[in-house]
Amino acid sequence: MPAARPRQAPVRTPKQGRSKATVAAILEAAARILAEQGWAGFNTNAVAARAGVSIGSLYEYFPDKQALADEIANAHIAQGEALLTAAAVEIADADSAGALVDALVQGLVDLHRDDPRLHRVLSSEVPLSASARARVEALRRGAILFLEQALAAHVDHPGVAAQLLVDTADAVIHRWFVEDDGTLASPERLTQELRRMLRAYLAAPLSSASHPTGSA
Amino acid sequence: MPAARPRQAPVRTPKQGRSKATVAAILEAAARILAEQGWAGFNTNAVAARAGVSIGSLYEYFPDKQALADEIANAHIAQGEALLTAAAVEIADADSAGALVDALVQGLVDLHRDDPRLHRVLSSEVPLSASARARVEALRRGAILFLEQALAAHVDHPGVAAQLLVDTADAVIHRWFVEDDGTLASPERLTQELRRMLRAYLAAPLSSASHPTGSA
Amino acid sequence: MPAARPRQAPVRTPKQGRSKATVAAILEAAARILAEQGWAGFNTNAVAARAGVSIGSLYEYFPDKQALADEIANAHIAQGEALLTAAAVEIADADSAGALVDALVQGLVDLHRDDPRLHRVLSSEVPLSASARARVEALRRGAILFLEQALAAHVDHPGVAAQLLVDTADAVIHRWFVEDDGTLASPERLTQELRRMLRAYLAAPLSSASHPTGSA
Amino acid sequence: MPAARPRQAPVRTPKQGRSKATVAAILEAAARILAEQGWAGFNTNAVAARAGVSIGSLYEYFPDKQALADEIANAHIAQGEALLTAAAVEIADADSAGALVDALVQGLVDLHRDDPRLHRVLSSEVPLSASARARVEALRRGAILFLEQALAAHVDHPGVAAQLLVDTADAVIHRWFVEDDGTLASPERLTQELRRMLRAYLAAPLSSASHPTGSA
DNA sequence: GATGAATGAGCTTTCATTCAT
DNA sequence: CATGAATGAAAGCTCATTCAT
Repeated sequence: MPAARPRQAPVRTPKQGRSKATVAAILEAAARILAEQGWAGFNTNAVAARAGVSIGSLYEYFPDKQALADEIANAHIAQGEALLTAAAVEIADADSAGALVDALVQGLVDLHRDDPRLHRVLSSEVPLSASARARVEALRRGAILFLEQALAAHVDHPGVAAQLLVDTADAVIHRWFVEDDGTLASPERLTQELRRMLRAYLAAPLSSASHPTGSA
Repeated sequence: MPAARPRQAPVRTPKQGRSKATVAAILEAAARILAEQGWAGFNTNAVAARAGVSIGSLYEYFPDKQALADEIANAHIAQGEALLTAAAVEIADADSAGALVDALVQGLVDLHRDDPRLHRVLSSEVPLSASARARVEALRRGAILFLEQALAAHVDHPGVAAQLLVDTADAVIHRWFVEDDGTLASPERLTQELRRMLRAYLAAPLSSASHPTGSA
Repeated sequence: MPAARPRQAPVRTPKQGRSKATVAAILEAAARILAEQGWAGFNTNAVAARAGVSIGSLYEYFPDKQALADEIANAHIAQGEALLTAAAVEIADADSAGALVDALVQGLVDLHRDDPRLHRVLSSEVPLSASARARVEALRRGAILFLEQALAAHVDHPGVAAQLLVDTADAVIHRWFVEDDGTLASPERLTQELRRMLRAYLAAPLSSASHPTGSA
Repeated sequence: MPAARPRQAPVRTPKQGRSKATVAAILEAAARILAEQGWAGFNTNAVAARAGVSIGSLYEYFPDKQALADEIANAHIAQGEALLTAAAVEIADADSAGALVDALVQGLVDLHRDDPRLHRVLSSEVPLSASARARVEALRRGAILFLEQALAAHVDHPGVAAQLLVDTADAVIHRWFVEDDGTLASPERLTQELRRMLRAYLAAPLSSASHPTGSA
């Protein structure tokens, strides 16, 4: 990363149609390269070339490489927000703990099925900006808080339960659908079993269970 | 005229005390830099400088940057293998599903508590060698297969159950202890609840539940 | 994180005047350094500096150091091909063995008089690419085969005679004009005597001479 | 080529048997590497390793890499001197121009048959010291002057003839036996023809031939 | 004398970024 | 606004040479 870093403000917000198309082409090319080659293969010259745009134009719209990555991350996060918002409607409508689990799991599966390669790269390789990280975290918290409301009627300590449900479903679905170590049981079969587990948890009576030695 | 050319025999294996200390210093510095700055900040000059060693010495013992990363990954994986082997003894001795879950969860917590920053970088940023990846995958499979045996007495389809348990516990513990988004419920509280969930799952009667719409 | 990684598309072919001048400056500087300092002193930083160009520009047009050397070698070989093609016309027109010898010798002298220092370095120090080597060899064979036709009318075994003539003239002229040990007889005087020798050979009756002990 | 260059004088001349053996091992290894990998693969660490000697010991006997190369060159040149001295006896005994040519050619063939790979590397890739170059040149001049005496009885301008004979025979034999482009006529067949040519030259009447257009 | 660990100047190559046109 | 040639800091790696043991 050579030459100065005054960070003026070239980020001309695209207003005309032509600019919009250029920006879109750049973002598309950048997302494709990120998904296919990972962060290591992500370089501005390659992005510009793939977008069919000069490197100068790229810098006309993005002040630096990081800004480009941030924009892609933001767009991806926005999609996640939309999907989870949709799932929230389902969850709010759920008339049973089972339906609620199904809606949650389905929402997260949808979330991870959209461009899993890009998802993987964004979630592990790309150095996200603080604001992007905050936005992801806010989404998670929103989901947890929302679920907490829905769980209030079903369990005793809905806050912890909500976090357990969201984190568990998200983490394992991420692993099965995005990391894809392949082999062993199929993601679909595992997802089905995941739902069983989450339902069993919600249905379980309050154990006196902080004692690790307690029996099931 | 440096650079290129096949090579004749790098990686001089440390024979005497002095070299051993050098190698140790290099590995230590490399692990620290990896943990603190991530893969992006991991460069051979920085490692050598931090180890208080010349760049030439580094290349005396490691043929290239990747080999250095590999060695650190391998050492880390070896620790993981040791910890899980110890947990396996506990699991084998478990006289109930609850005890089994406790042993599994505890083993994974121990695994993730050891140098979590390095763990995070190794598991997401560092491009692991094929053999390191294979070794991690083998460890996971070993754990699943081993747990499958232990579960045979308790559940119906122990293979899927074993994978669900291992992947779930590993994924959420990784998130809580390593990713550390902070706030909300504490890792300890969540881990306790995780155990409750896993026990509930193992105790649950066989639902006729392959139908996602089925209620709990 | 430089070094390594497949590459996407170096060697931007010069499209505009500016780049053409840059490429020319690089090639010129490279040839000069090669001629003056030999392969040992030929490094990309020195070439770029001498060309008055940044190191980055050099790599904009040449994927690596070897490609730069190859280009110089190819240009030099192309000149050689042109000169020998011209000599071939003379040879074809020759109405006597003497005229033929004169044309051959003159062609080779011309060939070695063009930038003899560069010629020397290219022919002995530079590790030529396989294709460059093949091209040189093809040129030599072409010359021999062509001369074989021309000699068919004058000698008994024109194939061997042609190779002897071409290799002899080339080797000694190379030594006198390129290696330039200086002193003793002058290249010009020697070349004259060389012509005498080649003519005498072509005029010589077929000796029963496969016996090394035969007297002249 | 890093670190200083005070050039003290560590060249401890080997006196004891052990040292002699060490020096011999180093020279042998160095010559082998030079012959097999060329100057590019010739590095002091590799030489020491191949000689089964520590790098420190190598520098005990040779002040630097160049000195090592010089010693090998000198040994090789000494062999050449011996072979040509032997040939000189034959030449002095020759009772005809033909016998003389045969002795000259045979001497040069012998010279080039001894370790041709090393010969090639020494004569083209290795940057010889000025003294080594002078020694080679002296050998050539000696050969020419000696031959001049022998030719005085046979030709008109023995100086030029001697140089033509020596340079021609040396250059083409070098090409055929050392450069070995392979294919076409065999070195042996060509050598036979070479003798024919040299004899024809010596037998040729004095042409009025400084005029290139003169016929044979 | 011997050893071999250590050194670091120097070389190749990459890629984010600038700016003249 | 667009272009793309040019830049150069930075990183990977080599190998001749030194010197403490």
